[in-house]
Amino acid sequence: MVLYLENKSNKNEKMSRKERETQLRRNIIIEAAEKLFLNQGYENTSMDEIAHASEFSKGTLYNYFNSKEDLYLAIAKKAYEILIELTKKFTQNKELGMPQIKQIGYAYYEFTKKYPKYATVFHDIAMKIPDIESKPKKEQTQFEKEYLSMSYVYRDIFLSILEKAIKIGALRADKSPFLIAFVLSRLTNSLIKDLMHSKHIVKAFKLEEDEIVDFVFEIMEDGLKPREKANKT
Amino acid sequence: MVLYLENKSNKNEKMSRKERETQLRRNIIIEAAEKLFLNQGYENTSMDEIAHASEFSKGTLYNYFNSKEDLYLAIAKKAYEILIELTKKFTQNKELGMPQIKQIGYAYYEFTKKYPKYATVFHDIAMKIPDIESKPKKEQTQFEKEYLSMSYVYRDIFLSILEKAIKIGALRADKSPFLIAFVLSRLTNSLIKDLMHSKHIVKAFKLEEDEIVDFVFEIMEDGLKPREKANKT
DNA sequence: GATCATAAATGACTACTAGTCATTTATTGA
DNA sequence: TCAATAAATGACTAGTAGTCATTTATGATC
Repeated sequence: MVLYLENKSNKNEKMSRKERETQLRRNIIIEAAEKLFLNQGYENTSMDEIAHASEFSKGTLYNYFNSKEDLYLAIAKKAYEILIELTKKFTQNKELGMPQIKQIGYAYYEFTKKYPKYATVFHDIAMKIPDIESKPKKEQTQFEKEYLSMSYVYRDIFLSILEKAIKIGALRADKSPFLIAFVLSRLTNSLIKDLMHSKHIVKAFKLEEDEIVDFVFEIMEDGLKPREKANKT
Repeated sequence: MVLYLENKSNKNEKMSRKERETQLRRNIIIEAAEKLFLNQGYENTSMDEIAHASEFSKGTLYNYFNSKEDLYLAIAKKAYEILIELTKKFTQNKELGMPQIKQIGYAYYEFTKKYPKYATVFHDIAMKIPDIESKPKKEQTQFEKEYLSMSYVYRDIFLSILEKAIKIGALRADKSPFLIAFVLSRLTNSLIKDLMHSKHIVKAFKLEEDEIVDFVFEIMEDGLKPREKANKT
């Protein structure tokens, strides 16, 4: 079984009929699971339900996925695909530097507004499975690897935009792009997650979501402007 | 039982022996639970384990707490007490305005470094039980109420510092203190949570935790400076 | 088309969980 | 000493993720 999987990922270009069928059945399961996970949440969806919805037995699910988490990661990967697509669309052909950087944030915001259920999956994963990355590669399941690789794609888009901005002098150069990327992605991500989770607080304080997001972006813009020489601690 | 509880919270000043004994047994359970929760995490601790550790039967636990969540909130309340204590210590006698505001953040950072296990409880709660507040008050359990009331104490400390800063002109007045408090508390909280969860990423990029925290605080300071007239969008 | 080897599907099963409730045990006051 | 009330109990329910010996389907070979 393990050997079989390894084979598959090697000769990706041309799958045998058997491999295509396997892929097909996997997708049937993913689609059934997706419907349930997105509508009921991870915790409130049981593998038995997914088995029933996909018209396979539970045992079969475990022939195609290592665990419930693994199956959830397959859906999380889809979420990443959507986010990456949106981010590309939002940032391409935009003026280099701050305008483009802000578009990354707005793309993420759009993502959470347009696909709130996918955004939730996304946040779930970050909480529940925080350290896939620190696992030894040999222990990573197929879907953990695929999920991670999507996260790298997203991170690279981010970094490349920052690097271009530094090159044209539109972004402070006294901090590494890694640091800036880390801080920015964490802040936007967390802020927007909290906005989704704390709608009642937002309401209680008579705040507007857009107002909050714009305010944070404004702060970021100020904080990221190029510095003259040293940083004033 | 319900009546009994309501009585207790009314005449708080002088408890009967019975009430004191109830309180005592409750504390025994809380302490046993705390040890387990902090060391193994919420998910990996079963009520049976807590029953065994506290030398009561499981049924008895449920005489004193409505649910596992409820019991966890009792521990989260302790976490809040520590954080509030630290925040008071860090902010009192500090120069009003930005210095004091930054101390709130540093207090939180200190909290997560000195009491990482309590900080984890804290983050868990925010994720798992995000909407206690939106529950009708009549449905809130005793410990939900107590947890919430601690969160209000913390929030009020935050707001009062911001308001003083605005009064002396050290903080931009074009945004409401509620908005600023919301954004600041969410950002620090999330950032530091992520720092704890993403130690491998931090390492991979050769970043230093302190460096990241200082950078964020620097950005915030810039973004919160008083504005002349309008904000430049 | 019969036979066999391999691959895939199955569901009864294990081990575990939070929470319940009829019953037992302890406490108190008369 | 004896009720009456309060507290403690643990067997029980209903639910979960994951397993694995067994059955069923498939595909190749003769």
